[in-house]
Amino acid sequence: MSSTSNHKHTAILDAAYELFGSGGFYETKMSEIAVQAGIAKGTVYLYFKSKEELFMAVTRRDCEGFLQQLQEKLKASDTLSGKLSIIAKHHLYYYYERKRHTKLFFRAPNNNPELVAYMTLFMEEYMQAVVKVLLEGGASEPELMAQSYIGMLDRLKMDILFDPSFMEDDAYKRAGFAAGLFIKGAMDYLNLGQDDRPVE
Amino acid sequence: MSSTSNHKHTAILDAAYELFGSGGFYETKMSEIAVQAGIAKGTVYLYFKSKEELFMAVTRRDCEGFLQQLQEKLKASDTLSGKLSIIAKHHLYYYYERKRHTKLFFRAPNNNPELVAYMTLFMEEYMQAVVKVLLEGGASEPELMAQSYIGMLDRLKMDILFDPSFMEDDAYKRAGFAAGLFIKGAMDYLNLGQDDRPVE
Amino acid sequence: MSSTSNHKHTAILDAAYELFGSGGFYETKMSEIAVQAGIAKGTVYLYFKSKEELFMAVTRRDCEGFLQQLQEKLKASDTLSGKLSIIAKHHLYYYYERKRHTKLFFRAPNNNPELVAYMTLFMEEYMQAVVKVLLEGGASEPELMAQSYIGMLDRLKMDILFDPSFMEDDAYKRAGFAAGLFIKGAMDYLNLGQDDRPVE
Amino acid sequence: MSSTSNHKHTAILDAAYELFGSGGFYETKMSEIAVQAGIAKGTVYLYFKSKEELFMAVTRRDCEGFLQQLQEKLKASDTLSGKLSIIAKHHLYYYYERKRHTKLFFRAPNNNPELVAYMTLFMEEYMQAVVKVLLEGGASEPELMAQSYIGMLDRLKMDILFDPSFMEDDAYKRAGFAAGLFIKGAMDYLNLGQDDRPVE
DNA sequence: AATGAATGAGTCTTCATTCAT
DNA sequence: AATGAATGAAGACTCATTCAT
Repeated sequence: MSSTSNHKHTAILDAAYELFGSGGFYETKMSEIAVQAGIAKGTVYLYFKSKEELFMAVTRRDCEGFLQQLQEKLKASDTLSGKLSIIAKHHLYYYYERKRHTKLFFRAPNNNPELVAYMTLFMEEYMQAVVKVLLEGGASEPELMAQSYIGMLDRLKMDILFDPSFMEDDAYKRAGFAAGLFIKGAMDYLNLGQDDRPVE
Repeated sequence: MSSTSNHKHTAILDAAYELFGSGGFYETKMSEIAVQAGIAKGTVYLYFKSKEELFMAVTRRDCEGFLQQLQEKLKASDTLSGKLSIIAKHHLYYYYERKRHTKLFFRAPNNNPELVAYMTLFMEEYMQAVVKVLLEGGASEPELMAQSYIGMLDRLKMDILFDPSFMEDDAYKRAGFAAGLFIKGAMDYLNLGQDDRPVE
Repeated sequence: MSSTSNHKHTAILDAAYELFGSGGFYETKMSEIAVQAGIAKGTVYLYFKSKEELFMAVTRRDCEGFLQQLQEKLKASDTLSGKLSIIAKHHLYYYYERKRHTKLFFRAPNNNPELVAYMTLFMEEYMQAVVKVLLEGGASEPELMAQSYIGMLDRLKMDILFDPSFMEDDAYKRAGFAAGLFIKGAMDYLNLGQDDRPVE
Repeated sequence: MSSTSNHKHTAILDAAYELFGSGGFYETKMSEIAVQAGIAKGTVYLYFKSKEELFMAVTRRDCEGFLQQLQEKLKASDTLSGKLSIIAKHHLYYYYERKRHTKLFFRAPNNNPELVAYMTLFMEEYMQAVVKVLLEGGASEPELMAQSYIGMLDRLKMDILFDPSFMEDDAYKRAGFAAGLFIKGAMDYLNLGQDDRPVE
């Protein structure tokens, strides 16, 4: 019974993940989620009180999985650059894995303070995980740096999502590039004169 | 007549920009836009065929303004680092100015291929503008670098949007930080041993 | 325009009166009311915010009409018994007139405090109208007497509603009977011994 | 088994009486009745074919109890006025006891002909019980008189239902008043001149 | 060109009822 | 007999769009 219950619960979350992810919140009908999950419309409401609550649950599961896996993977390295590399690989591979399920990352209902609060929390936690790594390297401005790194990765993932020919290996190459660029800076990729320095 | 027509056209775009931007596509009603524009509901349809088309027009006007202003500003510097700094300042200041219109960029209708195509085009153009700057510096992998830089900036803008206490000056400081980090890399902010280098 | 507007407003109230009255609140669909009023479903919501509000409006209109007409008619007599007779005739004739429209008098949504409050107010006003008449006759216990009279009339109306063969004249005869019974008591209709008196 | 069966049957009726009575037919969910009865939802359907049938059964049990108790109590008096007094006391006390179940009698499903038929039958039986008493007193128009008396009582019960401060004694006082008014008429409570008589 | 009253397709959600266990 | 998970029909309400004026 518990396993049946869990099974349907999971099936609904999976269906909702797929449909919300590729279609967005408003474009996805509860009836479609039910069909996708292979159950009746009313059954969805036995497991989730409303469409918004279901969306929250999907988001939460995804974000938590992302953070948990990251923490796990970070244990594999002791160096700063190793850890930054792991973060990059994780970020890009995570979306690579989900490219078929989630083309457009979530278009959420606005005006839902609970969801906004959760997303803020998630970003904060993700950022703190990166901050922690950076602090071990003795970084000043670790929060700005963490934001920057995450931003880089988040943009670099886009092609992965939209380009069907993107392969796993390409994802890892991008990760390497991102880590390298972040640490060594653009100068290594450029021909800059000694004094060509950014001015504030 | 033409000026009257233009006037209403602009009033609708302004109203839609304000409301779509702060409320999102689905949350904004055509009737609200009409009220905000000071005209009747039916009149909106004399200027824009549908809600989606109006959203497209709003997006287009905004993105074009973004790119045009960027091109204009880039003329002010001849050095790579100067131009990168301009890009950063532009990106962050642009959002700073538009704090209240946050949501326009995330909360679009999804299943509209035309909009997706346009956003892709915009991103491509923005990226090419950055690529051009980087190529002048002799960059290898200019597209990846451009994406990374834009990603950094896009993430660093977030606090600007959500933190009401963020001031213009803070935006410029962030821009300086971003340009510096991008060019010189994280090492300048860290205490790394000689051999602590990222592994691909 | 105003007359058009009023026309639809009235048409909806009429339709709702008919359908709520004969079918009850829950049994009546908003779509049916729209069809009966000869308009589209959505139009009902231009005039009434919700089904409950429409029900309230129907109830209010009916009750107010009932009380206004009563006040008007009461002016026609100066004696107590004349006024009681008018009350009886009004009560019974009112339902006689509406028998085709309103077989089952309103089955209201429960748990609607606003409606309960209004119905209480209506009953209070109706009762006070009767109380006033009784006080002019120097009655002691006028409220209990008013309640009793109204109760009598309300029960005597039932056959009028359900018996299709009931005619206008029958309604007036009943009214006369009710007034007589109320004033002179049952004794006139009975063969009671001198000492057969109710014991408290 | 039969006793178990009977036990559940009764438990469901009790639960339904409580909930239908205080909440109304539509507002009460079968699942709530099951919870209140301490059984599973599906079990209700082993004893009652449908929600409407259950409502019928509740109504029937209540009405039958009302009539049986009345018949029983009427044996206690041999005089007309004694019996009318008993009827009044019974009617008012019955509702006094059931204060919490107010709504059962007004909030029935409408379009159920079976229920309408039963309620008509009940009213007929109640009326005939009163008619029989009146006929023993030699009444003319006994049915109209019975209706009137019942109507009086039914209205006088209202305050009992809605006024929480109403006590058992108050109910009995009202009963005495009602019986007195019905028999002796309003004249005893008024200052009417000899010729102030109702005009038909 | 401008209006805004009218439309009706579209979707979430509820809950009586069923049936496999 | 008892359960309660699952069903799906049904209906209130919204809002983009139209069109008579």
